[in-house]
Amino acid sequence: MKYIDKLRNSGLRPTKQRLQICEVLFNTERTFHFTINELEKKIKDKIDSKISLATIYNTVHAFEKKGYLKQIPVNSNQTYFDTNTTNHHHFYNLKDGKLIDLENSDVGPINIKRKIDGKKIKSIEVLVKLED
Amino acid sequence: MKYIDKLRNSGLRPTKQRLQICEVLFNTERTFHFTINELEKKIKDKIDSKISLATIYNTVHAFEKKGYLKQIPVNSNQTYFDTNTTNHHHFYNLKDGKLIDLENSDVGPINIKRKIDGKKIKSIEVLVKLED
DNA sequence: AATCAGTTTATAATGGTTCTAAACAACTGT
DNA sequence: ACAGTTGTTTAGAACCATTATAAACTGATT
Ligand SMILES: [Mn+2]
Ligand SMILES: [Mn+2]
Ligand SMILES: [Zn+2]
Ligand SMILES: [Zn+2]
Repeated sequence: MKYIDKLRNSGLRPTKQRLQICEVLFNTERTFHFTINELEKKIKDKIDSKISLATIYNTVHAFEKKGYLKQIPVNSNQTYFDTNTTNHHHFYNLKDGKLIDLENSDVGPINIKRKIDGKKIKSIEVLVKLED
Repeated sequence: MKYIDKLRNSGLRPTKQRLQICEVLFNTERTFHFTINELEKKIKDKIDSKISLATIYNTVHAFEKKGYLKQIPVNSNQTYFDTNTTNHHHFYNLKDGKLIDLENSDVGPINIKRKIDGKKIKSIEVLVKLED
């Protein structure tokens, strides 16, 4: 019920698959980061029916376009997504490829002094790479 | 001559291909950003002989490992490299996928207050996404 | 219920990157 | 200079995350 309106209001039909993916992504204590492969595993664990990989991709991209997910820029062969769509920064643990949220109070304001003509700043993202 | 010592000192044999790639990458007025595809085109334009794609990949990765190139984390289906290996930040023009260097004086120091046990900070990179 | 538009799915295609293994080129020691 | 050794290049194949395809299906609308 909780996600039916959210989907309808976004112009997305509340299908069984999308509602199940919503449960996995948004019905959680805390936000989290994931790759499509990790999400696929999570979905398999949480539900008994099967959702095709194509649908997982379609849904993640639909949710990203609607602003319910965002991509995190990291150097990897896989795309990282975040269910935390607020402006925030990240630690990136090179050892295991895991992201950790930095609270804004952990970083302090980023002041970009330079401007590019005819361009607006869409986002400012800090990535702090961690090694042992 | 200029790059022969650089390569030898790095434990890399100064082959014809590596020297040619050095010319394209490092014998320039300014540093620049590139994808492998763009580098391949640049090499084709600058030299008449052909260098195989595998060698371009091998060389770029060898140079990256030696610290003569670095990867820039962006959300893209291609890996972005930078011949500017100093600590600096970037604008990323979403329209055309081009990176622009931000001088450190354009950003001001980034102060990461939080620490992760047993981990060292390897790098801090700011990506400023630009839209129209 | 009939229709329409949107969605799911299995599967194929795409494309950047990496692997393979054979040919080749640079170094070393003599 | 030569032979032996090791590192490098190469064409092509393999890999694999992602996207495209198009037929079956489902939800919304009348
Ligand atoms: Mn990569
Ligand atoms: Mn991608
Ligand atoms: Zn996050
Ligand atoms: Zn740069």
